[in-house]
Amino acid sequence: MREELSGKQQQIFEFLRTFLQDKDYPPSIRDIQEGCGISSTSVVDYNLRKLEEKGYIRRDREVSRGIEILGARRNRSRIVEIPVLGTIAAGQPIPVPTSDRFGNDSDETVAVTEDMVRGRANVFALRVKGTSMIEDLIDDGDIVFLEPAQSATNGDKVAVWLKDRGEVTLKRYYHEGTRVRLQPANSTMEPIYTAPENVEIQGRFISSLRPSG
Amino acid sequence: MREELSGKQQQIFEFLRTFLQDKDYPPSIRDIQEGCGISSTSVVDYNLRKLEEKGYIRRDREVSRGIEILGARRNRSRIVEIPVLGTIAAGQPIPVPTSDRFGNDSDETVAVTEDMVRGRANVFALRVKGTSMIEDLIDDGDIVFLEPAQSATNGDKVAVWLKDRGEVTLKRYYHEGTRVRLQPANSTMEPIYTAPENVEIQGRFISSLRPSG
DNA sequence: GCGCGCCTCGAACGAATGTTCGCCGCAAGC
DNA sequence: GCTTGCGGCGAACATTCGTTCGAGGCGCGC
Repeated sequence: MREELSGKQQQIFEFLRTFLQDKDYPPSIRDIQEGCGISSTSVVDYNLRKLEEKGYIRRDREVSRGIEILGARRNRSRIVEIPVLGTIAAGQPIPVPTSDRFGNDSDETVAVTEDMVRGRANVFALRVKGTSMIEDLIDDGDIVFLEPAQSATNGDKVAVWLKDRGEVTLKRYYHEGTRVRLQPANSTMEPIYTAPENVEIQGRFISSLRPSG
Repeated sequence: MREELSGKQQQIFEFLRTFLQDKDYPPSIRDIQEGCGISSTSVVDYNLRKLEEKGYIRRDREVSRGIEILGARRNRSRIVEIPVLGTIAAGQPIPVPTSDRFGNDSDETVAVTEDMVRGRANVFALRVKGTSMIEDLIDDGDIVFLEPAQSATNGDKVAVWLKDRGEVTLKRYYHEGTRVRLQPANSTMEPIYTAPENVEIQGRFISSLRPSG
């Protein structure tokens, strides 16, 4: 349990939060002073120290505006931006994640909490077209998160590139003897059987997200 | 289309982004200088001006560290924090959204892009227990977003409070003559029939999210 | 009353930070 | 060869910002 805050401390903390929300940088002490109608910077400093003692914020000395809000919200769930590289299961090849190229603003991103992609690196996202994975709770229009992978174990949901068809699709993967079965999670659809040489795994399914319509 | 960036400008812009990601405040000009291995602050300033001209960032003069990244990522999808108020369909009553009480760190939040809850106000979230809505692609452990509502039209997915049982559950709602049918989206489960007076609608389903395991 | 802790005040100081200015190198165009 | 424009350099300079310090108010226990 965290210690109680005095009225002024609560006010300052609240101001901090809304300021951070609006602008994209923290307020200076004098910003806080004005914003909270306090008559001296030292009062702000004093209460900021209190807030730091009590574990509500972290201050970076020798850095102006070096205030971070600790609190549940920011620690428990950091935000990561995942590039949405295209659409899957509609027949087009997907471009590979172009490492770090930026300034290319044609690519969209979605922001999600870190726990959607916990621990993984280079996660990317694709928009799903079609209902072939409906029984795995992946619907048309959903966004799926994938991590780059070259291999899969049986039952994994993977994005695979079918060389002969020149297309990418999201399916469950089963290696069965000399062939590979790509199993849709939709009882009205038939699996695809093909040779292992014909499939190239692009990524492994992590999680999905359904934007509200 | 945005103007091209020189190598140095791209480097600075990239540095800006990663810095913002790590810390919660923007870098100073001297931070950028060091981080990019530039030998003079004026070079940084020069290129920052270029970046601003070209529409990549916005600078707040008379404010140190007053740099905001414009760009697709931040504009297209703002981030909102949704309080997770509890669990649904496990029998407990849910607490109502306690407006703005803060400093109460027992409540968890999830951060999602604005488009998960587009336009709605006072959205809250609940963790789903059970698979009664599996055919609507809502699984055990999912988080559902709801907006406060007192009424529903037939077929809506709503969180309802059953007065006689003293519990809250997530179901599809059908008003049928003198009774209400609460229909699970799971063919192995039976609907609940009850009197309209016995149900109190708590919220209307907006969207769901499945945290990665 | 007196001391003590908690908080506030106002002013100053010094560090951190943003901005300006003169100078230089280089490549393109004349 | 000369000019012009783009980038870069380093050193001031000006401002913003964080911190400190002495002083004082207020409530509480003695």
